Amino acid sequence: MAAYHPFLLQRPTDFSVSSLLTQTQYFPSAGTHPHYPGSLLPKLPHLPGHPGSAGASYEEVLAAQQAAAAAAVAVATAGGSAPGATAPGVVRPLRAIQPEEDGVVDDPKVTLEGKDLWEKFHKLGTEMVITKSGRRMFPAYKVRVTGLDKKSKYILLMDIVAADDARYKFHNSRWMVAGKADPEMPKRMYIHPDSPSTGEQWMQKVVSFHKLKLTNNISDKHGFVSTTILNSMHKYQPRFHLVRANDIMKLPYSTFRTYVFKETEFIAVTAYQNEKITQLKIDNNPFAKGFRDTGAGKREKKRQALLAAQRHQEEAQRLADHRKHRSSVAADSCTDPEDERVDVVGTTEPSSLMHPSPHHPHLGHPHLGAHLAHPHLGHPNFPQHPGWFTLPTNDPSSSSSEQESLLRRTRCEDMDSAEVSDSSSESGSTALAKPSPSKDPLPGTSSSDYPSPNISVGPPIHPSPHLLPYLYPHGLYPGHHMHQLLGQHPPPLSLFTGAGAPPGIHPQLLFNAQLALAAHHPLFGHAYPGLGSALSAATSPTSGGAGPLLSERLKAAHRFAPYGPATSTASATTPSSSLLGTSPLGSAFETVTPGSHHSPRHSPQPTSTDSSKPAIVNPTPIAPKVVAGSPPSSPTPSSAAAAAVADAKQLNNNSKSPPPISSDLKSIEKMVNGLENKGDLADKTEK
Amino acid sequence: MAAYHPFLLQRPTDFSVSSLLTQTQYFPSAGTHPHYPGSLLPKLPHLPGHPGSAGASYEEVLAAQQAAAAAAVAVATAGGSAPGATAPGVVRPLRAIQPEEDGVVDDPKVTLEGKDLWEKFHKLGTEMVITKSGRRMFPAYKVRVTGLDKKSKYILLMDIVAADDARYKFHNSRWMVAGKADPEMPKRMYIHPDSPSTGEQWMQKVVSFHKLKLTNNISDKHGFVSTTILNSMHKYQPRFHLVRANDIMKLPYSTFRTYVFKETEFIAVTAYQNEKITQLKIDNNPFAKGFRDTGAGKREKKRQALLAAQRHQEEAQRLADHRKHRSSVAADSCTDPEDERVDVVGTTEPSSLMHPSPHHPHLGHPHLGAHLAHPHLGHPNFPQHPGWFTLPTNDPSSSSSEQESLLRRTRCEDMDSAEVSDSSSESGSTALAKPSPSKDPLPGTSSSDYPSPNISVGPPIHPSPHLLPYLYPHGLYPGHHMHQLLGQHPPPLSLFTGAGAPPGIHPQLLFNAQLALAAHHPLFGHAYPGLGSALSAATSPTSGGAGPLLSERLKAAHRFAPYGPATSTASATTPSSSLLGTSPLGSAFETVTPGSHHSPRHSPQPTSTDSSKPAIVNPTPIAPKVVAGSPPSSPTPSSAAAAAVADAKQLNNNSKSPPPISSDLKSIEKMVNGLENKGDLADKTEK
DNA sequence: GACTTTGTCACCTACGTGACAAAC
DNA sequence: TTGTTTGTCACGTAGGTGACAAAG
Repeated sequence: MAAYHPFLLQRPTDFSVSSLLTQTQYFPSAGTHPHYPGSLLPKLPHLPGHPGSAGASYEEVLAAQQAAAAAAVAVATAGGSAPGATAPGVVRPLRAIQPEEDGVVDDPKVTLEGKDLWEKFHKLGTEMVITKSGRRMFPAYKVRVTGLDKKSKYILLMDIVAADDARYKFHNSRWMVAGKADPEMPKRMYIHPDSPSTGEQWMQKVVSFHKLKLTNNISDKHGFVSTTILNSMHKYQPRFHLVRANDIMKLPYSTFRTYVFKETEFIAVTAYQNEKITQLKIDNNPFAKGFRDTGAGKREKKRQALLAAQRHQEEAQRLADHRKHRSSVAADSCTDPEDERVDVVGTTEPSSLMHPSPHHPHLGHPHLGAHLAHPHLGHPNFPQHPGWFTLPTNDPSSSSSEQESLLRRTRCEDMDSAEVSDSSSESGSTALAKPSPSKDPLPGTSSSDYPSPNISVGPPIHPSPHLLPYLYPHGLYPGHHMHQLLGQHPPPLSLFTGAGAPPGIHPQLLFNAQLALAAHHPLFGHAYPGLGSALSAATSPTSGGAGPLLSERLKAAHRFAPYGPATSTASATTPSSSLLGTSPLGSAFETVTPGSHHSPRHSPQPTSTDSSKPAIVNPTPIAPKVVAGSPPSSPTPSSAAAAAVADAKQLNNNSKSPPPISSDLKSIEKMVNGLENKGDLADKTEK
Repeated sequence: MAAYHPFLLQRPTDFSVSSLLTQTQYFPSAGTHPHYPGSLLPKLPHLPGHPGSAGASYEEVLAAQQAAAAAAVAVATAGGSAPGATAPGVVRPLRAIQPEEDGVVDDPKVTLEGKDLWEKFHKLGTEMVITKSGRRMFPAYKVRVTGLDKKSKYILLMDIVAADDARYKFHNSRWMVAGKADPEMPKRMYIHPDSPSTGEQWMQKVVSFHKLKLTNNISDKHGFVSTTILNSMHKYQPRFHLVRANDIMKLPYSTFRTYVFKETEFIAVTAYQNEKITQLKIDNNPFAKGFRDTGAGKREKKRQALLAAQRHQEEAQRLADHRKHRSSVAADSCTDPEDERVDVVGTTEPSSLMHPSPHHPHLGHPHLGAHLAHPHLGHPNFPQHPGWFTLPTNDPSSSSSEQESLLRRTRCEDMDSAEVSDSSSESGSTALAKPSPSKDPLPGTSSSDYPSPNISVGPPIHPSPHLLPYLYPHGLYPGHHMHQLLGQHPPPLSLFTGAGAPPGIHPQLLFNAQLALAAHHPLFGHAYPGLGSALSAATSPTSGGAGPLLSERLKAAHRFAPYGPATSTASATTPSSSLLGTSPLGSAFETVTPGSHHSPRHSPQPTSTDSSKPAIVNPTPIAPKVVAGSPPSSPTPSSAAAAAVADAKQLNNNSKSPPPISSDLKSIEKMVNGLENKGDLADKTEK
């Protein structure tokens, strides 16, 4: 019987990690019984169905993005029951279109939900608490997707990779680099539990990854539950991946579109360092309502009372206090209603949370975002924002001892600074349509004012090449050259991200190996030493770039934990090598350290509203199902679309090559999570 | 854009039904946003994975079933982290083996988890509260499955069908028939959210259907959330279905194995009638702890206090009481620990709950069950237990006005009366492995002492023919004859159960029609008038039996809500028509009415411990992928297995015939739920 | 009028959160 | 030490339960 595998990353469940260690009697989670950690049964609970309805149509979303009063519309789209859902006749975006194996074309647009809130946090230097049992991210990572093919199936994923190779410390009210990063644990892709779903379904609502938990628990006894292991005091960058595939089994052979929202960058901590962050969390997170300083310093009183009680540890006294508190709470409840609507960020002076910075004059201007966005695209190596805005999407902190001399680029694109009034939008829940009258922050209302859909990096057909680079650091991207020649798709992302694996591994290798190894393939999500490195090497024809240099590491324990390389793939430069390896890692972060008082904090990150549609990355599948006819020309809507269509015709064989494996999410998930690894593979994770 | 479809039955979500109507800010459910009711995105949250481990191996389960000290073992298997999980080398059961399209053979065994608790309830006449917003079943419906092919994918489902066509009333402390049943709403299959999963995964843990909710809300505004509509004061029978299929899309063409546990029968109520049931629920359901009469009549005091407070409706007074209660509660908490371990049923004298009955002398004897089981099998028409033990699995109460003269059989097999001491076993949760020290009833400990695995009806290759009959009422089972001739598989169950549809419809027809109608097929789960009845008729070559007689009903609104017939299929008699239509409905229930004081209450239901492995039903798929070589001979383990294998070789084309539809759960689920029905289909549900 | 259904309430379970003090 | 990590606690949210009274 195999031992637990600490690195398992599963889809979210209703269980708290802690519950997995105890026998809970009733109502576990979605009818699944977590007794056996090895179980990776995917849950497929239904969502409220709106039969025949197109839900939030593309037009709606688009309108929301473009309209000045977008807020209201967006809300309706995201949270309402699609009042005026304009059925099927969805207008397909005209920009770049991404052909797939099946000849279907789409032009995905991804925006970050709750961008405003994210930005507020980012300005202060977002901190995310990681705990032993796993902690959710507070601004939940949510995206709004449009431009998908309604009928095609998509798999949505996210992962969190090291943002740099530095270790930080909060000193003098600011975050500062404090040395080299510790070795990263292998990261895994977190597959959205709704995957796969049709484009129509994904577009109907905001896609939330709130179930993902962050932990620092290496010997991750609970790791099998949608948790990802991070290093405390390190900076991380969440990423979103969009894959058109109707089966998770096909993930390895599918094209990944990766989107990076710089404003979601954060530093993992075990305890908050910046009290401004703490306050911002308290003010915005409903679950922290108990800590809100509502009105006249009630919290202070409580806090003190608690202090007294806790210090003496007298049961009797504590009980007394408890009663006291309850009474006071009851009294407060009368005024609570108001509270609930006022609190959040709205209550908190944005200015008080931010520190004015000469670098970001446009911060808070909703409309500027769009304007700024384009300029950025044209200037990938935007020098102004080295710190928070440097985004070496790849995992520089790869394997423990070795600090690769990986090429990195300074990220130029950022989020727009649109400072929306309604901060309650990113309340945390996925905007449930629930009748509870007391509160409903109208998620996405004002916070996510999606400017113009054209701004950000367009995924498919060579949207401005500048954009792609920041996702694909040159040196780390295997097969890069080939794709460059083809002028279209970069290789697919590995399902594994992180530094646990040698950076030299090629995503393609990984995929190929996966193909060969079938179900119990270690490549998916884990670094399993001793697994056919030879095989992977042999099967990767397109492997190129920095890959070969690092191949040796395959012999190490991390061998099959392609995290490093995989991540690299994501951050590899675009086909147009114009931007390759321009900014070295070190420099990028020197200036960064975003303490709460640090100047770059305000980080007006010129990125227009389009931080919502940031990175794009359109990695090509392993096999060059690439497109001959689509030149990296200007992303003219019509032309791009045409090219995409042309490309589509030339595909249809690559992605379909994989053997007719079972179309089951779980099998693939096993792979992704590295389950069923025979051998000592699991041991590594215990390190 | 289609309107809501009230009958939609979705997979469970974390949301309460009510939450679907309101915008909730944070942490909705598994990252899905229920804003758009039309969304049927399946959730695939991970379960705790136990990589490479076989989890609860078959041996373990078997051992648990056979060992006298099974309790402890069962617990470990169900709730623990599989301490001594004896990996892969699972011993395959030797009895009947069920060949599938892929030639894989298996011999599923299903036992009811928490059988003891169920039996306690059953003896009193189980009542389940149904509410507008949907109420979960208290003893959660959970099963333990073994004997599956580890690598094959299975889909597990359950449904709840009318147990008879009577309406009940609780009079003089007992349930009595009070007229003819009201028309049943169409029922839908509840697909376990983990579906599809491998046999290995299913066997790793107890499969719980606790997310299913019962409602009486016809205009089911919330119906899209795993709720099923029942009639108050009517008797229902939950059923479990096991299908080997790697894709929900293939469900219609797959063989259903149906298991019925008589002890899960219940009467739907809007308010509890039998206070003994109330007390039993309170004593066993953790969520009702607040009502427990812990110690010295504290509850009475509270109740009275509440009464006073509520009657006067004085806010001040209520608050005062509130504080008072809290204090008392706090005081109790000191003694709670003990409480938690003692309460449940243990605290309640079993004898006090039961009423001695001359008919059931063996009740409470753990070992007798096994002995009694076989005798029963040989005597399908066991006359002694007409009431609670009558199990016309089909839905007699089919369409409204007509009370079919459907043939029904009195169910003979029952559960063993093993009266286990530990009542806390069926605590409700799926036995989560959680570190909470205070309580963990050790689900399955003593309550589910699985006697001998051979007793109950064996699913595959003609296990004692007597068993099958009670699942497949003769007259209602289309294609029955053909299968009889083939001597193997009865037709598949319809995905729809219930009386909304005309009983004459053949499951096969349904499936065929589904095939033709593709995705937006009304057949799945709804009664859609106006949909190709002709088609269904034309495509059902094997249609036989009572079907033709009822064909007229197809013209009615219920036409395509095959519920009636489908259900019939489940309860159709076995190929050996020896038992067909023996006991008319009426008689069966006359004696039944199991009031708390009714004699049959004790219902020693001779069924040995195998109520856990009760019904079996091994319906064949639409196409006669039947087996030529497997004669309905005695269920000799080896011979049966051999036959099964032989059969397997002859298959491989029937089930595989369906077009390569997307392997997505959602699509199929849409079908199952009747989504995407163009036309006035949805209106019916609003009735 | 008898019975059933519904809405509200108190009381729980479950768990998300940050504060804190103790532990490391 | 010093800085970080952990465990516990109070206080929220979310929702499951039966009791009850009021409404059908």
